Amino acid sequence: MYIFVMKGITVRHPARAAELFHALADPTRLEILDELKEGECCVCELTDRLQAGQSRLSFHLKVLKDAGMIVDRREGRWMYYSVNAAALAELDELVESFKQTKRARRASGCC
Amino acid sequence: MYIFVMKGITVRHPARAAELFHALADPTRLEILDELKEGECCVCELTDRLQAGQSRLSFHLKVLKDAGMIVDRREGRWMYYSVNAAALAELDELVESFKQTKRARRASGCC
DNA sequence: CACATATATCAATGATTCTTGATCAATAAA
DNA sequence: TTTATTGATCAAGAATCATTGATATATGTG
Repeated sequence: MYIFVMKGITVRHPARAAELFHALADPTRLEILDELKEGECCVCELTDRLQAGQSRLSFHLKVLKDAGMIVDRREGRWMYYSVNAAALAELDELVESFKQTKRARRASGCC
Repeated sequence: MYIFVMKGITVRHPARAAELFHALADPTRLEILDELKEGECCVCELTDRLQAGQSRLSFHLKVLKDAGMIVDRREGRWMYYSVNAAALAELDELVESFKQTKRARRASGCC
C-alpha cells in the first residue's frame, strides 16, 4: 500500500514500483488521469465524461489514490480529484531507472 | 495484445498503454528488467539470480515480451533476452503525456 | 539414434482484480 | 427534521493473473 512519495526511494523497492505501475495498468484509470491532467475534477463530472458507473469510478479513483497518483479535496458535497505531481516525478524516476548502467555483460559463456 | 511499438502511436490508446504498464506491475518482472538493463541475459542466468522457478520466469518473460518490453534472441539452446529500447522510449512518451495541457478547468460550478 | 539440456507451454489451483447493484455516510437544502 | 444529492463502501460473481508441477519442443552431444 502507498505510504509516501519521495525522490529516490522507489528504485530499490519493486513492490512500491509495482503498485504505482499497477495503478496505471487499466484503461479506465488511464482515462481518468487523462481527464485529470486538464485540471481538478469532481466525480460526477468524470462519471459524465467517461460513461462509467459511480461505484466503478469510485473504485478506480481509490486505486489511483492509494497508489498516490491522485489527491482529493472535499468541497461541500463534492470531491475534487487531481493528479499528484510528486507521483509524476516518481514515475519519471522509475522510467529513468530502467535505462541506467547498461554495461556490457560478458560476451560469451552462459550459465 | 501487443502488436508493435512506434513513436507516437500509444498516447491515445489506453488499452495499449495499460498493457505496457501491466507488464511493469509485478515485482518479479521489475526484477527481471533490473537484471536485463545490465545487458542481455539468458534464462538460466536469471533463474539463478532471481531464485525463481523456470516456468515462473518463463511466464513473466512472456508477459514482458508480449508487451514489447523485451526482445529475445536464440543462440544454440539458449534464449537471450534484453530490454527493448523502443519500449523505453514509448514509456517515456506515456509518462510525458500525463503532464500535458494542464489548463485551468472552470473554477466553480460542478456537474 | 539415444540422451541431456534449455526453455516454452499446458493444466490445475489459488489469488487478485474488476464490475454491478445495494446500502451507508456526509452534506446541503426545503 | 425530512429529503435530496454526492460519493464511499460492501457483497457477490466474473474475469484475469500468478504459481506450480508436468509435459513438450528445440537443440546439441556422444
